[in-house]
Amino acid sequence: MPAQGRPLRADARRNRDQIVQAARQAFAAEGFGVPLDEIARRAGVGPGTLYRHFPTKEALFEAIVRERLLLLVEGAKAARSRPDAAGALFGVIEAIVADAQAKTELIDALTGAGIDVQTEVAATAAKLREEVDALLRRAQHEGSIRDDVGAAELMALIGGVILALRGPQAIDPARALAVIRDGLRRSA
Amino acid sequence: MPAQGRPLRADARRNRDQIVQAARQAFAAEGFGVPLDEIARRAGVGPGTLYRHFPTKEALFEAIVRERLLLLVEGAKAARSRPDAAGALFGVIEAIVADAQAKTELIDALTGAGIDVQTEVAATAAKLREEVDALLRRAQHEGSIRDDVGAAELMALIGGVILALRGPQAIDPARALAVIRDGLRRSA
DNA sequence: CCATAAGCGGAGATAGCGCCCCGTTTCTTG
DNA sequence: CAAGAAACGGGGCGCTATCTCCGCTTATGG
Repeated sequence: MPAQGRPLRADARRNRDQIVQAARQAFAAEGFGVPLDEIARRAGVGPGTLYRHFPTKEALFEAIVRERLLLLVEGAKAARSRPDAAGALFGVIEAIVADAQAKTELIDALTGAGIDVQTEVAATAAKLREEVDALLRRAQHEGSIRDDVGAAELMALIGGVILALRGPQAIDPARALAVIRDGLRRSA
Repeated sequence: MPAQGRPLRADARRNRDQIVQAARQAFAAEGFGVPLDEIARRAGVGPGTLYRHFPTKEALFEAIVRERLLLLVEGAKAARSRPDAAGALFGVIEAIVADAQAKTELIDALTGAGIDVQTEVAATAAKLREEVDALLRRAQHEGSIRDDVGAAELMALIGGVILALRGPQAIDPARALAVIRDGLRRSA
């Protein structure tokens, strides 16, 4: 991304879009592990072209994942205005899981599998965690959620559900989330 | 392992033990990702020696992980005789988490990160899941645990906690397990 | 102590993947 | 339409990690 020095040439723009789209599909299906050449092949371009647009693999990964994470952050921010804090929290949680169910990339992004943790992705993931944290605290203040849990623990549990979706052992995410929901309720 | 054709020579036995011990530490510290050469270096032997004893990396990984998994299976079997089914179940869960906290290998083994799924490890992991399943069913029959959850969902949640222990975001496993525990209770 | 063979160990073959280069093609502009 | 620049594409380098081969060492049994 050369700081928008000049509008890209027509075919360049087209190729870039094809790369992004192919990468979206490839990352969604296989996660961070897909070879760059495979993405280039699917996009119908050469590896060199891919490299020109995205100097490193992580740059490409970031471009794809950040936008998806930001959508989730957006949704979480919107949920803040919902009257019932607990409902808002669970709505966001379900949205995250639903998104990850179709898009494997998020699993790698949230668990940090094979990615250098210094990247921008980590920061965006942290932002999501912060939003969840805000929702959680509000629900705790409201009194409907137990106080002795933090966003880190909650994200860990969600991460387990997300990860298991890819595993060989089929699970029912709704049931796993039901356990989390009931476990979060104030014990009385 | 040539089917115990003849007892190994003294130094061979010694080297093998050193390799196993080094591998135990290395896998526990780093997980499946450690280079074989690193293990060989720690053991004070050459890569060739390592390969003679364990023809492939997964063979070595199996040798280490299986024994640890079998210990957990053993513990789970023993828990069957405990009078309170729910207590037995949570005892086993805590044992698994505690074990994984110190031994990263188990994370990879249970989540199947980077390992060919056909291996013997997967079978042993499944065995552990079956034991958990038995304990879970007994507790459900006893009436103290909700019926609409399977071992797969439970293992997913546990997996999330285990995995988060390694992540950059520090979590309190006890609190996460508390959520699981309360979430599993029969809703009334 | 000597002969034998089991075992050692490390250099390197092999493979996969990220990253780079440069001759060629294709778009733009006067 | 022609000249220049921008972008293409794929062959290739280098790194890393697993696995193999072979000349040397060392334990063992008479």
